[in-house]
Amino acid sequence: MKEASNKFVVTCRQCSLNALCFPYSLTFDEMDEVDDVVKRGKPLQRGQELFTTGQEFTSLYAVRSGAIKAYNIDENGDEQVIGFFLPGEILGLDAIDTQKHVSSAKALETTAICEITFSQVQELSLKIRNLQTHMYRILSREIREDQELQMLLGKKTAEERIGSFLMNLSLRYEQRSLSSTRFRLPMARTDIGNYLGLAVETVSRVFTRLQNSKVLRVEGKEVEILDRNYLSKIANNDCPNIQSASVK
Amino acid sequence: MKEASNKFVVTCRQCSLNALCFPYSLTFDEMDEVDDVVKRGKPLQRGQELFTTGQEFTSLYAVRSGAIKAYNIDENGDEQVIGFFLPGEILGLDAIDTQKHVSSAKALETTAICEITFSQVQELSLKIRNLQTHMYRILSREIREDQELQMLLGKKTAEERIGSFLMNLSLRYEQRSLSSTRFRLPMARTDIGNYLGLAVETVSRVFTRLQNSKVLRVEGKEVEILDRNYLSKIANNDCPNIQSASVK
DNA sequence: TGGAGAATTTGACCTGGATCATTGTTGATG
DNA sequence: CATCAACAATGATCCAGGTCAAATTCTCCA
Repeated sequence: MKEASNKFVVTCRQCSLNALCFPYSLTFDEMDEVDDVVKRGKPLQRGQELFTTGQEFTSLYAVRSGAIKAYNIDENGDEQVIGFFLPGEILGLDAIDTQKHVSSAKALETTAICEITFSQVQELSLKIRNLQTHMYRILSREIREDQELQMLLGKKTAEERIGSFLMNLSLRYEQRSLSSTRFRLPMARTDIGNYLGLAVETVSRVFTRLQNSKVLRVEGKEVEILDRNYLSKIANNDCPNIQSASVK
Repeated sequence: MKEASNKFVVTCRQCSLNALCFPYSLTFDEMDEVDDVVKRGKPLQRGQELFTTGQEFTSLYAVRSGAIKAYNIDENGDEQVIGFFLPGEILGLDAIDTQKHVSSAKALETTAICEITFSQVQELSLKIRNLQTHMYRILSREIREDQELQMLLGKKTAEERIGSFLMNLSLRYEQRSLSSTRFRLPMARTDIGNYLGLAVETVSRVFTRLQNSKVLRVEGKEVEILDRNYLSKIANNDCPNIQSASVK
């Protein structure tokens, strides 16, 4: 059995996130093969960039702890937030086609990352059928989730957007065996607004409104969901079976 | 050399779209292997559905001719258009993860389709390295394009959305060796509005406005782009290098 | 521990695009 | 080729959420 060479380094096999991350549905032996090509650098500090637009694409990245914001800068210099990545989630998938990063990624807090060279993913996934299957699924899931966001941005009101956003985070924390009703938002209000296509002020106002109607308790970045039913109701104006599919 | 068994059936090798479609960057022999597992049914009539939400996922589909609209119905019964697919483009990618279709697809006009069972894609892509690479790229491109749409929906004004939409179609027609300045919109105004997060009326108004300012000539579904510069300018509030990457 | 700058909240006001209503157009079908 | 239903255009009105301004609260160093 493979051991970590350094007792502070966690192997894929030992990692609590392996069911969410690359090694999903691999055998222990296969997991060790993946493990061999995973690089674990020192953690990123808050605000530090993992990669930026235009940079050559070589690797995919998995978040081990912390949180990452993916974004784009348009030619007016405005930022557009594309997504947030939590532990076990994988970044860089949008660059496989162009071989250049088409977005930037920055740590929202101290964040540990696993890096895996894409050419090694390609090699391994020719050999390990389960890895290929899993890669297809990861990519497909990303597409599905992006489409859900499109529905949100195309149709929903400010309150529905915030509701969907919070429900989405809640479900993701739940998958990670964290509280689904009390958590800390790793991103600023500006980022939330930007991501959801709303002004910061609107985000603030919706938060206070939801707080007044006893749906939430908000204290800075700490959020407690008091009425998950209501939140789920305003969130689920999208296709219901998508929702149930993403609940484990 | 492989021949079509029926002279009316076009093999991948003969297909003018093969550079855009599954067989991209395959050798002729590899192309024939793909060809063997491609099913070519009879064309869909306008309005006919290729698959619907909830249906079991078995295959990916490539458009051979015509056009397909992908959409979702939310629980209020409202439609949300997710995308439009032109010849050479591939549908069904969003269902790989869940193994159920999470959207529906319907022909906007008489449309010929190639079907390829996903399990056969998986098998073949273990054997044919180029096919695996290409599948990763197709999936990645879809993610990138969805993210571009997110930027559009999150930030842009009505005019910018229509401009981006038309430029995007223009580039796609160009790739297919069709005119990039004169083409027929296969979809209704309602679909355009729905896709772009705008009311139909707004789509109409922007069309007439752009017509008055000599940027377009619109006649029903026929569009002529008169001032491609202007269109490209209002469209490109997104990251410029994405644009250049998608131009061949 | 203080204090500067950033982030957040709140209020007042305004506008782009939604909605509603009506009319004109088109194209499919008997 | 007349008819009807879906589609498209245009005008009038309205409002959700944007923008601007200002007050308040965090946060993180020195």
